[in-house]
Amino acid sequence: MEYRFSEIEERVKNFWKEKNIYRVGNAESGKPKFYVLDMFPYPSGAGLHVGHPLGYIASDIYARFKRMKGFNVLHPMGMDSFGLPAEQYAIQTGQHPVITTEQNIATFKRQMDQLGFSFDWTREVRTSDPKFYKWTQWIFIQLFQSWYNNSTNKAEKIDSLISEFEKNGNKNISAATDQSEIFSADGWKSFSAKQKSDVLLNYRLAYIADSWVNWCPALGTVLANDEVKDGVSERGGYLVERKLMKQWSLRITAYADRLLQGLNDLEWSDSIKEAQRNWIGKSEGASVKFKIAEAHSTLLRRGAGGEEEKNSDEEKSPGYLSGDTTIASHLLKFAKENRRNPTEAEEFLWEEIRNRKLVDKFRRQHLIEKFVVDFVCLEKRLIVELDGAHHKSNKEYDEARTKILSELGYKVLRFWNEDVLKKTKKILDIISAELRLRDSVLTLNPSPKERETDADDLISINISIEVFTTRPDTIFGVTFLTLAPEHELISHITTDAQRKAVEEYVTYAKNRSERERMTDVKKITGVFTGAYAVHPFSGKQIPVWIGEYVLASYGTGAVMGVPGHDSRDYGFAKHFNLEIIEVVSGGDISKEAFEEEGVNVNSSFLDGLKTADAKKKSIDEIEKLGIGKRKINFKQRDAIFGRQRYWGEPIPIYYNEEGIPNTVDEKDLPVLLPEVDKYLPTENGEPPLARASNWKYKGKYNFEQTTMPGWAGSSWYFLRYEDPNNEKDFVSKDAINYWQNIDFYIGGAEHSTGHLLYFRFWTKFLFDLGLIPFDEPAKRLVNQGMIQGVSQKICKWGAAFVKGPDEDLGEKMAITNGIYYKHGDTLLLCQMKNQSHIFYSADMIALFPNIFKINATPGEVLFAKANNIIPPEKILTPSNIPVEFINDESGLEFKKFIDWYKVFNKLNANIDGHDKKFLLDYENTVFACEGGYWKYQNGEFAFEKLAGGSSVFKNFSIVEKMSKSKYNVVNPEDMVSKYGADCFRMYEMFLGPIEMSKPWDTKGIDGVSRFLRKLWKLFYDDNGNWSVTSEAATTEELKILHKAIKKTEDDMEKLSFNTSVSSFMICVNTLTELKCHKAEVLKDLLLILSPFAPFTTEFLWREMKQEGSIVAAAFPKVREDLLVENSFEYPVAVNGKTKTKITFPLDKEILEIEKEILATDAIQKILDGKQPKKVIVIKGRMINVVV
RNA sequence: ACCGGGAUGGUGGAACUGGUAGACACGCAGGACUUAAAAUCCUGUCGCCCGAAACGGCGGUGCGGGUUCGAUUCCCGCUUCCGGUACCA
Repeated sequence: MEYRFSEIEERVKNFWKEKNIYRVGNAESGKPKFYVLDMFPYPSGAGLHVGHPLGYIASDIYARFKRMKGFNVLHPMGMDSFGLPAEQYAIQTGQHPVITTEQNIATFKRQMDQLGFSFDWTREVRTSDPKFYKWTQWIFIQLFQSWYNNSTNKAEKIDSLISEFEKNGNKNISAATDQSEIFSADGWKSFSAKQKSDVLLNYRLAYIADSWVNWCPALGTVLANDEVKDGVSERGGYLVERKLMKQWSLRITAYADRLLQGLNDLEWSDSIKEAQRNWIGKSEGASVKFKIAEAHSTLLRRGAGGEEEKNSDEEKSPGYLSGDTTIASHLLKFAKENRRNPTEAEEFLWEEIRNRKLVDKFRRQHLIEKFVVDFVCLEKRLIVELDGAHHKSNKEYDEARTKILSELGYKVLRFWNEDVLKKTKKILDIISAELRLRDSVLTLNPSPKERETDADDLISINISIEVFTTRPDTIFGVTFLTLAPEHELISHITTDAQRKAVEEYVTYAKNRSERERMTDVKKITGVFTGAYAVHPFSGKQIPVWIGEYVLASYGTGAVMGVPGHDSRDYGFAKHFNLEIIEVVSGGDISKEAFEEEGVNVNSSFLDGLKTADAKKKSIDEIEKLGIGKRKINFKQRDAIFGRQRYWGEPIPIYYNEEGIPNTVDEKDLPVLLPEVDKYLPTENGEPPLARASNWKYKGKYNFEQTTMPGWAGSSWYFLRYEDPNNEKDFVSKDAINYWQNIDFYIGGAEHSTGHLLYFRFWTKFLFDLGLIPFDEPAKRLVNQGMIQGVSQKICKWGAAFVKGPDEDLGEKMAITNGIYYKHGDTLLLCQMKNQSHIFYSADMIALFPNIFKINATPGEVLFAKANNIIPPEKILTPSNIPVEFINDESGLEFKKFIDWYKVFNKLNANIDGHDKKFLLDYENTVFACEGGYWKYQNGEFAFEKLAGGSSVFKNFSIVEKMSKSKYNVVNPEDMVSKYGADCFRMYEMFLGPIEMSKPWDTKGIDGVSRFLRKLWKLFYDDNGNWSVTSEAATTEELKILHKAIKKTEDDMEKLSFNTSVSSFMICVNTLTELKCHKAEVLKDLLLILSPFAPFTTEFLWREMKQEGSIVAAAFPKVREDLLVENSFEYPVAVNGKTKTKITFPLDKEILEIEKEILATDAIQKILDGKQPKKVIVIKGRMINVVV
């Protein structure tokens, strides 16, 4: 027969199905196990594109190879089926995400099966399947019920912590915790249930806390730091704002050190390991407090009515302080000193509140910024103040105070003491009503404005600034301190003289976008606060500055400036002319900062010490003075775990009558996603699950309303494949003991700091609880490169012409920073990479007077900062258009494109991203082309000519990530129907090393297609007749075969699939030349090819009447004896340049070779009578004659 | 800016631990078969030079140095591209 791949694929598929060939058993197979896993895909609506299969093909080849090598191979596939796109689609269409997801999965599976992957679909897992997420929820419960014991360095059950509390309080506990104050066993026992719960939350690995998050109002959800790019959401580009919310978080920081250490033993790529190390970002050093000189300490007004109660929250739990934490302790002490007896009214109202006549939690005598207020509900930002008679005389002060608190976002209710006692119910009603009105989710207000102070009411407080440093040894080199512009103490220490400058600078820094900071890194900015700090050892006064190079989010938001030994401090000091002192010798600090280690000088008691010793000594001294301590800082922060979304796993938590979070009973799992009317957040900003009616636990308790993030299911899914249908356990002991962890994991490098960290974290946690026998999920990890698409772009709003006077400037800028094409001598520039500058020609400016609103002389080049002249949305942007409208000869088929464009427009009003704008206003869009513009006029697009231009449209292409929104997706189905699955598989492998990214290009696929037909011809002659013979093979033929076997086997472990494909080609080419149709050779050839081309080889295997399926056959053994050569053709070089080749037996003595070589004519001729200095002979390699 | 990985013919790429640079393909050119096309097959294909040819000469793996008998491979200094991180004190 002829090579008809579609028929072959059909028949082979049926055969495999009949035989259930890919079913994988467990230990009963008696074989050693091998676990090969792909990162499972999110089943998007676009289906698979040619980039997806790259990793799947590689892992499939590897899995098939391992199977042939006698392993019981687990090679499953599943779906990461919770995610935002399905939810977005549901929001737009009202269709339940279950339905969309189901449809998408069906497409994905069909496409995968076409490619002949050896997945055992009976082991499929889907993260959105309740049978699966039941166990995701179960693991969450385990996290909630655990704490991290630093003494044993592992997670333990929370019960062990509670029993320790009962015995000794928390003084002996060393834990990963937010709990900072100590309590005794009696203290613990005296706590209320709510208090106990709050304390335990500070220890649990899954905990709830108020935290600042990135809130995206448009998506109605919280985004992780790595999902926010340049202040907008990565997906969709919506604005993101900082907001304070109650959030479920996972205490991954407890594992920071182990996640770091564990990397050393993994067979992962260096780049991924390095990325994880940097992400965790461990640095060792010290924290040091610098006192602000007395004269600059702020004078603070004492709080009105500020009574301090012994058992107030502040004392027990500083974690709840909402005041300025640095001055808090001083203020609290002050409040105590000025204690007065609580008024009857206060006592009374407190009792009323405590008896839970009000739902929300109130705190008493709480510190807010600089005031102690009587009662406050932090969640709703409601303050209740009670005034006695003496306050009546102080009206102005109260008003000022109320004003400041309102600016902070608080509502202040003020009542007379007498009224509280007489009209209790009414007052409680007012408070309740106010509480109901206030949103529990609050936006941060701008920093409080300073208020006028009244000298009579001032007190003086000592302020100190805490810094973190990795070089405490350079402490004598400190000549200034720098604070982040956001630093909370700035307003307290700034002198009046500097206040204006500081305010201006802080405003400037706040308005600086990420992008601006990115583009001018070298720019040094800062301002002096006017205040001085005192050096703890020398007593010298050192200025305190503010600089945007200091980040508020890392360390303490303040650094000690050591310009001699830190390059950023050096730049800052040079720029502002600050003192630079050398304290470590070895460099030349007049030129640059010396950051290496050396010997201390000018450093008092550290003089003469080497850096390492100086570090130690300096920290010892710092600790002695009580102004700081040894400290390890991590960049990594705890992972926020709650999402304000519908399409995710519900968090298995409910709240009891007292508002205490409890876990749902295991027997009640899974907590199913409730039905809702809409998939949007509620009008009050509550998550979508709040829409569910009658969704109560045990009929009365409220469930947690946020859901888990996308990475929850993927953090443990690999375990479930081992035992996918177990209803009693997340995975059985038997299965886990047999299959263990992943031997070979493959996926994209973009998950290096997300999924790959969380998945290691969960594995370590499950290991700590003794649930699994290993603490790393994947032994070997390979990252496949991205297959990029070639997108076609056109320019809207026309393009810019760059002409003289400085041709170079135009061309160079365009080539390195933007996308361009040339039109004669004119460079047509479409977009600058950083978008900060765009060239426009005067012609263009003249053409669009309404856009540019400036005058220009024809021929002039305008070098314009885009946002100065044109509103940002009018900036010229290239836009992607579907590849199918591009004709190789004539460029864009404009009419066709426009027809599509109009229709598409109407259908896709809700498309994400910046293309949305492009698609929505085609009537206002102008398309640039060679020599003119297409403009929309009178209901049609018409061409408007510039002088001498043609109307041929010029598109241009660019290589970028394949994605639906870029219209550059190549569907594997098209490739499969055109060339066959085997050809597609082999071609993707032949493209190059799998780790490398490359653009998709079908140019070379014909070569692979020819190869398969050549292979076929070894089996069938030109007339389609079977031509395989049973003759014995010659040694030559066997040699060729075994060379290929050896090469394939070696390449397999290196995953060098591109070179194995070429060795198959060599083998088939040679066998064709030799006219070899011998079964003895062809049988083994099919075997080594079968991992790559499973359909064709299985078919021919059956035709050869071989036993069983080729999938289950053994990989052929290499006959090394055939590969041993007894002679070698030596390249002979003179001075390293190859001149000739001579063959010698391999066992010939080196000395003899030397002799003979020198005697040959060729060498004699080159030597030309000269004596060789030296002859180098390396057996089986080469010969070099040195003259 | 830092971290990681690259840069080899017209193109994708190959070259084991320092040992014949350009395997295997694509494309291109010429030829065979064919009425023709497709398909297939054969020949050539890093550049320059000499020549009828050569198993001739010279140069050549981003650039500049170095180590070595010998460097695509190792070292130093750059340029540039891709990916990651975001001034981490």
